Amino acid sequence: MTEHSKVIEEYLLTLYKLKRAGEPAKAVTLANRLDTSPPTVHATILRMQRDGLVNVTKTKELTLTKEGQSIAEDIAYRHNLSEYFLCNTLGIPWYEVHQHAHLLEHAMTPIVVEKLAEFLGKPEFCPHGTPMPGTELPENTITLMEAQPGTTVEVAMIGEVLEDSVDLMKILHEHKVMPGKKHKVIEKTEVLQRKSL
Amino acid sequence: MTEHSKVIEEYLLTLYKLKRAGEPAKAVTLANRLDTSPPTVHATILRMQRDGLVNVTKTKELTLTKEGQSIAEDIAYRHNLSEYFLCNTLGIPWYEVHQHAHLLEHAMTPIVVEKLAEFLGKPEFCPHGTPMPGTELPENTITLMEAQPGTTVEVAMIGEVLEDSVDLMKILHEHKVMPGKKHKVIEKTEVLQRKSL
DNA sequence: CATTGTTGTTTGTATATGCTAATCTCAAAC
DNA sequence: GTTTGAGATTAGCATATACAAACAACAATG
Repeated sequence: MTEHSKVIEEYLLTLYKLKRAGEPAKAVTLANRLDTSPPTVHATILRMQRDGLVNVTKTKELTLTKEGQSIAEDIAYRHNLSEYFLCNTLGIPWYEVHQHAHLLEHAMTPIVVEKLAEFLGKPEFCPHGTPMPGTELPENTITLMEAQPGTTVEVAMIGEVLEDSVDLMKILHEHKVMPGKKHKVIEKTEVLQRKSL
Repeated sequence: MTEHSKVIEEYLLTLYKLKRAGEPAKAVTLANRLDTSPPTVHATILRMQRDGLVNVTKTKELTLTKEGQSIAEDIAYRHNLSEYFLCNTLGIPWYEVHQHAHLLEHAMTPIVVEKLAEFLGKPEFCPHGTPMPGTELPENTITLMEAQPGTTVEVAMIGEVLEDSVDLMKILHEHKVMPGKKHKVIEKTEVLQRKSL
């Protein structure tokens, strides 16, 4: 388990989240998510291949190696733990913690992770409801798209894709759309999918 | 107050600590402390001059500019605050916190700093007794070298230069040489000064 | 099938950070 | 004053990370 740069850790975490969300893990997706140019992503992926962190299939799908997966889970854990701490201990609003955790996640030694987890009581979900690596969402969890109008649902988790937009998160917060809250689905409307997101 | 890299932040913090300890702030000293080669230090200092962070006198002394000083104090504060948190909240031994804080100090947003300081009750000293920037040691504080054999002294602070050596710190801990403890000075012996430290 | 558009890749460039080896400068010591 | 040695600097190089512009490969669409 060699040391990896912040940049590499970001790539690993992004790939991990994409995989989790069932989205295609291609170079373009990374470029959009990480807000970098395709050539940069290309070069970085080459280094990651060289270092045994990812594999590239014939269809250009990116898959994490055992090692890559393991490191990614570690980072995800540090990220979620940080968010939990920032929210529950320091009292930073849940819709703002992501950006702060984004920095902390790369700066925690194993001992700090261990002690912090202990201190927090080994939480299993971050403030957005994302389960820690190793934990799963309840069996009967569905996406909002799958919910039938007229039914009442409990919010389990705010998709990680939304976390980057503090504005959007704040709107959700104002409407009490947050983990644990119940809402009735009124109707479904067609919404234009934002490009490459 | 532009964003600065981890490397630059390290240089600033080191210069700040050297100044505080009354040691000469030259390029060689930085090279030793940061364990990098003189040419690298040279190049980095050029960039820091370019960015208005340090000045170089005719005698090659390095001095922090207003801006450099301000940023350095900020980093020192983040460092000490981290140490305090790691020690008092997470229960990591005081002689080990330095290395962990070393990473955290570069990954804290202003909001996190503010909220953490609040949570900790705005501490004024880190676990090694180092005062936060803006705070001073008590008036009657002396260095151990100045202490007269036969007198009893209270440890106020473990010099920052020693923090890098966990082994040494552990020995001090085992002999209860830590902030707040009182000891009687038995005798003074000549000790060889380690080179460039 | 030809066109178009998405994606991947190459080329060329830039900056920050690091190194070794060689050299320069200057003060201290002989 | 000449030598020596510490420290600063230059030259030359390497790697990681970034970019724009050009081009290639391939799928989608007309």
